[in-house]
Amino acid sequence: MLQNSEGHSKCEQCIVRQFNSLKSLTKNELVRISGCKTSKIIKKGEPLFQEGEHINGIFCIKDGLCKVSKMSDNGRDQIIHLIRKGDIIGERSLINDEVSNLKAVAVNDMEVCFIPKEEIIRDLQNNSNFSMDMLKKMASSLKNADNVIVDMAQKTVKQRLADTLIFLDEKFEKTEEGSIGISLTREDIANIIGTATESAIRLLSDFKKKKLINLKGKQIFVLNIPELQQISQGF
Amino acid sequence: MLQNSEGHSKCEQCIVRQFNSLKSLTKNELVRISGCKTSKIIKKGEPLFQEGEHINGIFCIKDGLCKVSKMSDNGRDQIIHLIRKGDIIGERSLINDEVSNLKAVAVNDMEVCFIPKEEIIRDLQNNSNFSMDMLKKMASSLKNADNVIVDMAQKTVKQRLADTLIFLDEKFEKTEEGSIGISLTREDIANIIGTATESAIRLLSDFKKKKLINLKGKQIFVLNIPELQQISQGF
DNA sequence: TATTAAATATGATATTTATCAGTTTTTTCT
DNA sequence: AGAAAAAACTGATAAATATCATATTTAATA
Repeated sequence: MLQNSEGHSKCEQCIVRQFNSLKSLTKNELVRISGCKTSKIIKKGEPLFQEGEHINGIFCIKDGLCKVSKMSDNGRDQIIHLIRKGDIIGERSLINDEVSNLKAVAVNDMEVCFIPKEEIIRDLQNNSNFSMDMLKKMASSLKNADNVIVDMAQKTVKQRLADTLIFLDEKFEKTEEGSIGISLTREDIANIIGTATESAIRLLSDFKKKKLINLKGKQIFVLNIPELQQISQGF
Repeated sequence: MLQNSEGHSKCEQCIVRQFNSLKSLTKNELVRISGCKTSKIIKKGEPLFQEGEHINGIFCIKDGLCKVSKMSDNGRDQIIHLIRKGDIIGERSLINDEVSNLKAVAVNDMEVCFIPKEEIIRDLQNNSNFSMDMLKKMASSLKNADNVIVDMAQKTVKQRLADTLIFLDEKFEKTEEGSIGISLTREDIANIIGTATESAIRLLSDFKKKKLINLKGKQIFVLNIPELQQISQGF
């Protein structure tokens, strides 16, 4: 192989772009961005960026998954987002010209493209389709954040675990065996729902006993979504 | 008095505009918007809009305060924002072209201006300063939402009450006597921190005993911010 | 102002969740 | 493969929080 086909692939031809705001860029803008982007491989467990870091651009996820978290005052990591192929991350710090308030760590091996800040800012200012698209994405994220806040504030840990299982089962392509397609530790799950690891483990066992899920090592099989939805709503 | 001076006042001269994204509009845009805006008085306790309602525009708060909340599955109202003079609300539903996911109720008598959707969309598309400003506002709201999620997920009710008292004391102009300048019921406070009303009342009494605050009827006097900050951080 | 309703307050108790301690299982690395 | 480390699990207990019941105070209003 004479060249790294990943590193030199073109944004104009990248299928991933269809899933995010970059789809609103013109051909010319894409060619320009393609010329200054860089590609990166992030190994499982490695950070894409850290809390407090100057990101200075956005990442477009070409492949893989990452967990985005924030450290709380009491020293526990709260996972706020799970990001996957097609998603963009870093646009907020870019727009506000601030260091990142979040940390992103690869859940499995990732391939990402990095686009420098200036290029994105330029297009946000000149291409109103692009900026409107970004606005829509943010408005939608804010709506979602409202829902998360309400759930965190009002639901029990059991309800939140049910929510999380439904969410993971829906959002991530399942494995061949039919289990949830994102391999998280029990600690990760606890850090998504905001509880102690032991509590998450106990409730998972509980759900297994009730045949709502099945557990085979790290694999989680969601068996009864309707019942999980009932639990989520407090029944 | 020959005309309602409130109803016919001009956006170009409105001081409130300085505090929000409308400051990025040009003179011409402001004159146009001024011509199609409408003014409204909302009495204490009345809704500005309801969950599920088509807002079809944005509200610019000229005076007064309102609480913005969302009903949770278990039937309790979670207050997500407190909005005051100079703030804008409704832009998210407008951008996403969706019904509101939130309810807004006046905490005291309010005076608001309503600007129809089409006018704002037009300016977002044509004035990149305006859209960048809106993007910045949303990016900042998202950052704030992250913090709220982490706090809700990880902090105890006591910590969240301390946070809320500090926040209310800082954000709202104090009364003449020096108490917190927004008059909320104990239930409202409970609905901000996400707990039962009784728990909020008990913790407030507790804080009073420890001389961190003083309570005189509905008035709350914050006495010891440093200690409240300690509590907020888990000490 | 008398009456009623709403808000605040407090006690008793049940439930939920965290913490600590320890065991077993799985994964990683040499 | 075998040792070491990490993750998963379980039990006992403490702490936090919700719920229910009821009393008291404050606000609303006829």
